Amino acid sequence: MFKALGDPTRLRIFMFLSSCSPEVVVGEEGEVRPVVGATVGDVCCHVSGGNSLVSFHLKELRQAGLITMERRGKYMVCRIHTKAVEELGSFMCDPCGCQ
Amino acid sequence: MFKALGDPTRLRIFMFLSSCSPEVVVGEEGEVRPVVGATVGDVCCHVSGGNSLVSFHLKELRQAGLITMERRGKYMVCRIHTKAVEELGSFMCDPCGCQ
DNA sequence: CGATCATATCAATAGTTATTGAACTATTGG
DNA sequence: CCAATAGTTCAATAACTATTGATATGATCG
Repeated sequence: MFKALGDPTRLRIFMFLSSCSPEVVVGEEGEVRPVVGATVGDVCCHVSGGNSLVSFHLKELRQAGLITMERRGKYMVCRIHTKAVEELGSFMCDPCGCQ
Repeated sequence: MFKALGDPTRLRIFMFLSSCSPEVVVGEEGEVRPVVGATVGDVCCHVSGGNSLVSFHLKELRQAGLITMERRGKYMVCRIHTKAVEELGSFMCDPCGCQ
């Protein structure tokens, strides 16, 4: 995860997606589902470089577990993987795991 | 910082130093000072590769602001830079800065 | 079906980074 | 001052990664 966020382009993408993924919504039946997200095209607009570059970086972020992607018709919707982010956050609170 | 922690060797060093830097102590006059730390040699014992490699990675961690180093006689004492770690932690709580 | 839009993959390349061993600097103790 | 110990810097190399443009796949719409 650190490696994935270590690249400036990916960090930008990650931060952009964070602003597009304001958590999840708890539905009537108590089911949890994500609200919004950004398409690959949306991400492209916030990053210099072509779609192939963005696609490459999205794959890296996905493989690191930091984001998820889901097909919605002809679009791919990208979202922050909240759980992974929380994991990272708690790691920073206890980096050596000895506490 | 992410880039610095993205390397496995550096992450090991960082985690090791975390286990050696259990916060600071508040002295009798209310002054805050660090307690322990590890020498470069100590770090070498926990990482495969020679001292030159360790020195290289320590420099990277230092330049990223993640650790501090201080001469103590003929030793260099390395410590986690707590403030930077907190910064990272709070970044993870609000990655887009929009909250 | 064929055209078009959205995204992914591929191959080539340039740039960066980690690792190694050797040479160098700094500090202490005799 | 000399020798020994602790770290750092340097040069060479190998491995990896980001970026680019071209090509391919996948989905929708007329």
